[in-house]
Amino acid sequence: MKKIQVIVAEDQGMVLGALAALLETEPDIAVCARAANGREALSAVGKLKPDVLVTDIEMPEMTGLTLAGEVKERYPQTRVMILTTFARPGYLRRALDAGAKGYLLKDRPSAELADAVRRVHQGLRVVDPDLAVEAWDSGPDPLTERERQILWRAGEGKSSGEIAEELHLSEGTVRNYLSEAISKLGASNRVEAARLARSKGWL
Amino acid sequence: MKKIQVIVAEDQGMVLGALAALLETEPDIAVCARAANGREALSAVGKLKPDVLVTDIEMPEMTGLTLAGEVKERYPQTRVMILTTFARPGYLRRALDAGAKGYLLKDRPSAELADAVRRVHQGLRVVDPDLAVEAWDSGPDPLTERERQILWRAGEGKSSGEIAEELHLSEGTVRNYLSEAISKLGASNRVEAARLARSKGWL
DNA sequence: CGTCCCCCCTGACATTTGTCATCTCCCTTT
DNA sequence: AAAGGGAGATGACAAATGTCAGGGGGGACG
Repeated sequence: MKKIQVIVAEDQGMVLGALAALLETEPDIAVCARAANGREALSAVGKLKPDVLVTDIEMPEMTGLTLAGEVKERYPQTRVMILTTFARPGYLRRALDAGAKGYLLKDRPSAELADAVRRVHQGLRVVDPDLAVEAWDSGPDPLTERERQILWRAGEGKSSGEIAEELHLSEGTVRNYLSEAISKLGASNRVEAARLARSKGWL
Repeated sequence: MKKIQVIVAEDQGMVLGALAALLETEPDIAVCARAANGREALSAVGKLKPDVLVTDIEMPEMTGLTLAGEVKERYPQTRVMILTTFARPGYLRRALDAGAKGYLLKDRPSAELADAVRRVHQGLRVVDPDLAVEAWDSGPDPLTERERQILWRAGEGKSSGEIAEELHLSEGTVRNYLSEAISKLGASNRVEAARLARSKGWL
């Protein structure tokens, strides 16, 4: 009997080790490699051609979302399952667009992990149902690329002037984009707008 | 030979289960209970009187820091070890003040966990060295209680007027406190001030 | 071809934010 | 009793922010 070969990617060492230990307790699953970031994960997938890649989203070097896209493109025999803290509609959408087969939240009971891996391995989709609903009715990302860039920086505490300089725009233009973003998101100032966009996974 | 009895508290189900699995692989450690929040953890500690409590900080119901204080007070035979994502000087200081014996980051390799548990069990202190240094030279929390309340709300995107109403203050007073906080933190506006304070663990 | 959308700009305006000096009240400490 | 010190307030001013109306110049698409 052949075990399901799994690679786990996760930047927090403690959590990486713990998840691996958890999966190793399953008789039909084997963790054939661990990766601390997206780049490592991609090269490990290239070398070992595992059945399933379980990956976090927010990681240094390469995001789990980018990673999912690369793996889908270059090693389509490996199915990707996202495992993340963030219940953000925008993340889910991007994950599925990038070819991920599963999207599981770290909130869920740990008993679900092995099962999700098995399902994804069988070619089924595994998507958190609550999040899927939320993703459905919160609609698509309303922000343009420029608005995203600017709102991101505003959320970091930068002034309109600083943002303008950084992006080689006039300050008035920056204020216009911010105003537009604020109204699109139904916020009442840049801070609230940035928080809202972040919570949706649009930033 | 008696195993070290450990309770793990962590609000992300997946991580909770994984950490428990990781600890269970050690021959001299037994996980006698799991808790999904601070309240659960406290009552479990009361019932089982474990040797060590490993707990996250940011949890619903009761913070790991509050929990540490309660356990220290009511069940001093149980040693508390904080296990968290956040390398924030203010968190470390509060944890130690609350009587925690260890402060470990989820960034660290998973191999360190069991060892840290053993050391804490022996009565030794385990503190992340880099963080300890940072905590040392970033000094103590410079904010007053009012400043903290106001800065927190400002960071959520509330306007001075809204904050004033919420706290039954005049708007001018709110602006004064914000101005004071901004200057104490060396920031150039409320957003940057809030981010800075958060990153230090003062919010 | 026209239309739409995105990008970028200007100028004007109202509002909010950040800063300072100054004042009252109340509570400690000496 | 006097001297501080914290919490809260006021008023005034400069600077940053948010909003509107308008105007260019593309690229995409029917």
